[in-house]
Amino acid sequence: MKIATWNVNSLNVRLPQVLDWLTEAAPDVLCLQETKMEDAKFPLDALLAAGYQAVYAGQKTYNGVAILSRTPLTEVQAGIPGFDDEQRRVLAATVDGTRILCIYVPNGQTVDSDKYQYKLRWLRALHAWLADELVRHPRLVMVGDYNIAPADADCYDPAAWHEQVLCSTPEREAFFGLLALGLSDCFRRFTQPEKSYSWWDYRQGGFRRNLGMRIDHILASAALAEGCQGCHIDTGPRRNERPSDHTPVLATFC
DNA sequence: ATGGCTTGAGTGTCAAGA
Repeated sequence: MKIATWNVNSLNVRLPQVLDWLTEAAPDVLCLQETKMEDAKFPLDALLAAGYQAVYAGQKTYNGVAILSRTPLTEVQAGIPGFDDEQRRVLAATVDGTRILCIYVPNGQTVDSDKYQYKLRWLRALHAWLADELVRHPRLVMVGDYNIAPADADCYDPAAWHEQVLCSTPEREAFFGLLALGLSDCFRRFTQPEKSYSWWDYRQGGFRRNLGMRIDHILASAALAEGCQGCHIDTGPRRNERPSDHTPVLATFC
């Protein structure tokens, strides 16, 4: 089973690229973030024609998540149960006995902002829910845009970003707290090229100069991670015309 | 230099992303 995640920064703009990439990469499951569209506008027909079923939880302008799958999606859950949030950032479904959690973690803006406090609060709620999900679903993968660079190796300039948003200690502790529940960062299970990133700023030639961050992740439970056969970042879509600022990450499980 | 791109909203210009 090949599982991928991609923050598309507007599915309206990126739909042709998503369809191209589905053909090229042929994932069994693709989780999307920042669809930025209401559910009524979700391009279900185009995806069905491409051979993918879909569930989605969107809103106008901001956020929005979706899970595409070749096989049926069951036990669909939008949002973190008990965590009241108008922002559409979480969607879960079960595919072929594997629990899929698609998440779009708040950006946090700056460490002294209210949005950063929301991010930490949100991550605490995610942690509690994940612990619960793992009890029910030993085979679980949680993928998406975490907006956290777990280690200095995941940031192009650790000195400049020291204790800044995406790299701050509380955010990293929250990330490792998720791992401590029994998840594994699939990307780091394998030897990877140095300076591997999944996001680059649109400005200042960020991608051309490889000034990026690895903030999109595939975390798998032990039962699933044991059978992880590979995990890589596909930088191809970042070279497209009108690219998303993020590029897909994918992992293969036996 | 709070600049630099991109998107969506909405039609002038701003919020938000990371």
